[in-house]
Amino acid sequence: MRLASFNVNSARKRAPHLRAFLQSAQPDLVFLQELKCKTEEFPAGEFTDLGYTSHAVGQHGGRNGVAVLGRIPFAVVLDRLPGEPEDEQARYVEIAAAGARLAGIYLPNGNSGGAEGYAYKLRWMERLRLLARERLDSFTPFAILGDFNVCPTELDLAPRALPPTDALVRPETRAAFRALEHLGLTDALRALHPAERLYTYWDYGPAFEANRGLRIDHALLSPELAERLGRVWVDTAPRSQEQPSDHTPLLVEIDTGRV
DNA sequence: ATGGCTACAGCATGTAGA
Repeated sequence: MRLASFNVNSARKRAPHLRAFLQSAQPDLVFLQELKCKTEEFPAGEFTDLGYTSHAVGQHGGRNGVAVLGRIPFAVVLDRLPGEPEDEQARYVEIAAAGARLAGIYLPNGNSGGAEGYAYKLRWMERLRLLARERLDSFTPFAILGDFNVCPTELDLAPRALPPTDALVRPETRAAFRALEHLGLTDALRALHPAERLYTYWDYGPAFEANRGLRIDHALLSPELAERLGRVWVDTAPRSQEQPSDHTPLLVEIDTGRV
């Protein structure tokens, strides 16, 4: 089973890039972030001829938004992260597929909105931790894929790419990410590439050519899935195309279709 | 450290992204 995560920075603008990615990478399931459209505006019809069905969780105002595309059967179990009923932001979708629960997330950036914006990010990470703990406590094969907006360590950003006060690298942010790992979730890319500088995001402008990037898109795997981890890689082809997203896809291969 | 990009709402710039 091949899983992918791709922050497309507008589903409508990036539909051609996404089509090319589906055709070349052949993922079974793809988790998308930053749709930047309403649910009914998601270009689902652009992918049906390639064999993919989809479920979009959009948002009014052209912000956020997550979706799942699949060429294998899946059922949507959640379209909001539990814990704050008033939180209307479209940042979470969870599906059941191939005997596992798979979550696609768009974790808050935390740099806007001042102290409250950062507090929201940390609360969101704690809500995610509580949900992940439930899944692990019940021994449900579980994975979280998406844009975490966290550089877990200094290896995960180009030197001096961000100031130490940035919400992506602040100590509380990194501690909250480690708290997820301490539950027993495995950072799939680091499990197989412990010391490589690999990035999934490059700012618009000269950053991609200079490889001045960040690793902020991740896949965290429960033990049942981590034990079957076959390959993990970053596909930089979509970032090299014209008018790309600022992110590029992360791919994970789990060795069996049955888990 | 941003906004020098980019996308979006909506029609002039403001907000957000990271």
